[in-house]
Amino acid sequence: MAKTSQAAGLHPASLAKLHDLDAALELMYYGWRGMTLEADAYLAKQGLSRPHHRILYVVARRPDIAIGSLIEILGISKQALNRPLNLLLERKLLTSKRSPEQHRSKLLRLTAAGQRIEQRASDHERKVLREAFDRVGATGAAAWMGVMEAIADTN
Amino acid sequence: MAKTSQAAGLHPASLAKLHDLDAALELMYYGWRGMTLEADAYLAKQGLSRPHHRILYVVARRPDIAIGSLIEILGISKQALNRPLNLLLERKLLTSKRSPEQHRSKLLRLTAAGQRIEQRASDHERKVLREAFDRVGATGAAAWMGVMEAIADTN
DNA sequence: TTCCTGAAGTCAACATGGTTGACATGAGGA
DNA sequence: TCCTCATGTCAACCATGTTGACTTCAGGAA
Repeated sequence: MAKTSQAAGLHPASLAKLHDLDAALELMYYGWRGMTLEADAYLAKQGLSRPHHRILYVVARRPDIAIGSLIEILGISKQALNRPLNLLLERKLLTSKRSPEQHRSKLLRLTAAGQRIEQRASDHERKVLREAFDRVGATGAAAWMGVMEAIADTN
Repeated sequence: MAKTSQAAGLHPASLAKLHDLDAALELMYYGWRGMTLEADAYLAKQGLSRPHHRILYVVARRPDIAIGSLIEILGISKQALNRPLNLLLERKLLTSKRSPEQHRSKLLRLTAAGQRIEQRASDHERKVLREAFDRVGATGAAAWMGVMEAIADTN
């Protein structure tokens, strides 16, 4: 966590704009950073990082999710999932149990501790969004959502 | 580049929303992905990736930048810069020369080939933004910028 | 002039997070 | 019984970042 470099990186006012959309491009970049910075710092204090949070986030919103579905949603390979997932299980932030009937798949759930960490990390991100939305009002927020949906929809 | 996983990852309609801002959180995530997906695919075809593009992007907008300034803007250590930078120099996408008077620092510039790649990669990203802005009109685009500025400004 | 300092740059070792490939295990259906 | 398929694991590899320890060299101080 190079604290010093962040401030420098966040306002590269010195970059010439070669295209009219360069400002938007950079806003996307620094917006992403702005949203995740505090959350990442919090996670690092817990010895976790972004991929762990992604797992916790999804499992929180899909209790009893199977590993296969988790892989699909996260968009990574099962081998890549393996290490962070095992860490979360070891730390007892997640539990895995096999359901009586569907014995083939493990079902994942957050423990209380896992819920707490997921919530706090996500809260850092939501706080940033909330403050930004507060600054621009409801219509601005709605417009933002519209643009982001269009961007996310590209593929 | 796991092409298959992208589609699955992009529309996790199945995730329950635990908080009112969860939708915005996910939009930021998938928006970032949406913007960078094609650009990253293009870069990968060139044997490059995001950090290389970042370097090319900055140098394009700051010809004759010194390495120290580049480090500062990118927010990474000089050692982390070293490998991708050298690759770009080897590939002759960048040139470095020492100025006659300020002999202490190397000045970086894009070659024609470097300019071409920077432009094409950035064009992929700008295309996504442009299409999204077109969908929502000028006021929507302005609102989006406002929100993103507020988010980027957090730190 | 010589010497020292400090910025710039490089090299080595390491951590992390991702990839593929190969394979083991074990439940459940044909 | 046997095959299939989800799960789990191991190994090798790659890319990107980190820190620490150097080298190099311009330019000021002694």
